[in-house]
Amino acid sequence: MQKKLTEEKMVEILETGIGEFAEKGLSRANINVIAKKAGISVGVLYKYYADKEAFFLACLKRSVGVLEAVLKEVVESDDKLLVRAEKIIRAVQNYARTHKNYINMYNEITSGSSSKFAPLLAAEIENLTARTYTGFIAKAMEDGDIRRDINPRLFAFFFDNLLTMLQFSYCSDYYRERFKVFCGADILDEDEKVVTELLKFLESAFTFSRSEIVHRR
Amino acid sequence: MQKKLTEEKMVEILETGIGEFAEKGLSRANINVIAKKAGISVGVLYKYYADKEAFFLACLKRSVGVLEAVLKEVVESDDKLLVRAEKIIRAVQNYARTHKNYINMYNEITSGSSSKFAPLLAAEIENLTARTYTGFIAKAMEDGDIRRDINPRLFAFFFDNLLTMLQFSYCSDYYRERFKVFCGADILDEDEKVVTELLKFLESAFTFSRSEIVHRR
Amino acid sequence: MQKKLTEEKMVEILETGIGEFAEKGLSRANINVIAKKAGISVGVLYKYYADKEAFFLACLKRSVGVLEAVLKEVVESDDKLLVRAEKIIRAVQNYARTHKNYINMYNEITSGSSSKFAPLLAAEIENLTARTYTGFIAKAMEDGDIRRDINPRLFAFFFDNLLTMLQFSYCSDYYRERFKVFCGADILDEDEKVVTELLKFLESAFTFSRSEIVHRR
Amino acid sequence: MQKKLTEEKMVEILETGIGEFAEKGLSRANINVIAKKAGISVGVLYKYYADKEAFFLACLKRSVGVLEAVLKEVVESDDKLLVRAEKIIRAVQNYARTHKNYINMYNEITSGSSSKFAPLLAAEIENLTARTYTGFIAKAMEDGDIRRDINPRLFAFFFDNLLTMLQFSYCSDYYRERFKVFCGADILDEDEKVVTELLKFLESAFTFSRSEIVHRR
DNA sequence: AATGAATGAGAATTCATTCAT
DNA sequence: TATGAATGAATTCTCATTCAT
Repeated sequence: MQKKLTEEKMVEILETGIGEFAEKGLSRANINVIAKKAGISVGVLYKYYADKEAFFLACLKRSVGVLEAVLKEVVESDDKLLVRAEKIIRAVQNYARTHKNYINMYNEITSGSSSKFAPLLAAEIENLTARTYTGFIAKAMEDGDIRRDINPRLFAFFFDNLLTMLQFSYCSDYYRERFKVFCGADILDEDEKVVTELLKFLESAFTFSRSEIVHRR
Repeated sequence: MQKKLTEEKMVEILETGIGEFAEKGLSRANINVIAKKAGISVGVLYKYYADKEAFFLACLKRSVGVLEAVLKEVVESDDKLLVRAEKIIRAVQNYARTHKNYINMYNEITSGSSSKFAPLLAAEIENLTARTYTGFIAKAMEDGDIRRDINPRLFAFFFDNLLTMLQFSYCSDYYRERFKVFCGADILDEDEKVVTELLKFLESAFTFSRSEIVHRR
Repeated sequence: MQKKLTEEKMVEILETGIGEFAEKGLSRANINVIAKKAGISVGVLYKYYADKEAFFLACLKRSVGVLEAVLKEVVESDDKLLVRAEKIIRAVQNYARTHKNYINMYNEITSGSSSKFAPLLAAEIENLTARTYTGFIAKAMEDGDIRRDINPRLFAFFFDNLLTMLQFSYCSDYYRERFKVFCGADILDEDEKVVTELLKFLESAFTFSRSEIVHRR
Repeated sequence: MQKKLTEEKMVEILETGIGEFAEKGLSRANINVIAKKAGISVGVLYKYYADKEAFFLACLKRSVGVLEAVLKEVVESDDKLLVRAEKIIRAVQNYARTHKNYINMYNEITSGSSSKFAPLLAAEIENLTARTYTGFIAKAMEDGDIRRDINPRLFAFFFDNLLTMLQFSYCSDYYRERFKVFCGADILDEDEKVVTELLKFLESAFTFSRSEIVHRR
């Protein structure tokens, strides 16, 4: 018997859930095991969450929430695009190192297995990022820091894609290995190199001669 | 009783498996259901594959194999980098439309839940792509089509990341929704726009003034 | 749902298991059937016992435990060897009548099919009996009740063999029939006769002339 | 495709079956595995034997048949009881060493698991032995080699019990261990000692003073 | 309100038996 | 006639969920 669950206890429960879901995925994670690890009875868990799925979503919300908080902080400066980009990349590296579970949790819902609530979540989760990045890029276009013939939403999308994959590349077993296959066995210890090269990629991915570009169409 | 399984039947079984695994993931997919859908008995399935996991891997191998074949075809030309990039992007769009399951299957293993064989698979699956892209970029550097102060392996990595996310964005429920959030509700019908903008992004992601770049370090 | 399993319920479960295992053997006995017969769900069974094998061993331990308790009681007297032997024989007859399942359970592990844990169990189960009987016989040798040129351990072994087979002869379907083949259709109702003859056998199995024995070596 | 099964092939099949049944028991032995090991198709097996059970019985018959043949040979001499006993004991030791499978096969049916046909088999299998031993003992009584106040059938029974347990003690995993527990770790290599002591046991198991015996009743 | 034991439907896997070739 | 691939019922074991205490 325990008194009403404290705020901290709730957090502990969610963190335990995140750990299990990140490691095993939704279906292989075990509610009874989570409850035991969190030091509560399954009963309470079911008092607060209707079923496994609801609990999973709560865990997901928490991990995404923390992620957004981190992003927001980085974003609130008023730097030039490239400086912002660098800050974000470093934040992503740092976050990936410290919050592996959160990222794997996020990765988990993107796979087909959780398709049921995936679409609804996407809107909720991605909106802030999409808006933020698109805003940055639009601003940079206005400021003349960036060419004007582009679609800021798509550029924001590509930018976020690069960051998303970078996160996964530090966290998921598969993507970590893939990272090494592409960039060498030591890449996971060469954060600075990754920052530098990704910034170069963003600066001018493939620097084609203007003429060539004109020709192309 | 039925006659010996034909080659086509074997393929049908794998395709059924790919469909189920892509939709439900490894743990939620049901072997008995797969067998029923494929019109065979569980028995045969276990005659050909030691267990669920082995069958899953066989399905995965098949989907990856087809994917590689598509890539190889695109790659065998001797175009300039940008032309190649365009061909690949279009191939990816096309492939994503016709082989949703294969891509979702691939997405499934990248999530933490299948971590057991993920590391081994990464090496097997990504090697060809990694080498191919890295080769392209190195060649382009030699040819003077691209700036020379970059790391071709990392550039290949970023390039493949963009393509990977693009694939997912056409196939997974979650990523499709995210795609729309970022790029507008109609984006899934605007393939040409996606090609154009991604090529622009690759050409010069963020065209910073040279001076700014010089300043940065 | 039911209340927590009582001590008696636990015993009932074990007894049900013993019944099934005794009748069908380890592999043919069905866990679901046992659970149903015991009036519990499979779930509880698996809560208390890791798997079928573990449950089987628990059943075995129980039946052996009860058997040992019976033996211990008989053995605590301080009679002459023959008197003890008689008491033990009668106890065996009595026990076989009331605990058929326990004996068949024991018989089950001695067959090759359960070989996996058989060796470990043998040490655990037989030690007490072996020591007890060997002690008896050694004591009788000291007391001059028995010839001194024998090996007490082997004599204890032969003695226990006779008792073991006697038990089986009252319990197992096969051995019961064999008993009748050897000793007549009514032998199962002639306990007194069995006691008398077995005691005679022990007294002097084949009374060879001394001279003959001397000759033999 | 093969021509009609030869006599040798039939024997090979049975021997393979005996090996598997001896090792795994009736229910855990696998017909498909047996067929493969014997180098035939399951089809033929089912051509010759109605079902698994029928095949099991055929295997059993064969192993018992061989056993009887061995016994018969030993028995056909016209020695004194004790000499015969010694010959039989040695034959049993020898047979146990060379035909472990046959004995374990026999042991298998005596456990409750095969109860269905056990009773019928007992009559068939044990009759010869029972008669033979009983005959011996009756003869020895007539000849005055043995006391006259005994029941020859029961004595034959006890004698066979000792031999049966001796066989098991060389063959079954469990009984082998039990043998060591009773008689020491090296007992399996001390055949001569076993012969000697068992003969002593038969000669005069517990040599009680006549007076004591008289008193007892 | 909290507990956690009990529930039992559900899923993976095995293997005796059939029967088209 | 022999083959051995296919069948699918049966069995073990898991775990989300319930509810008596």
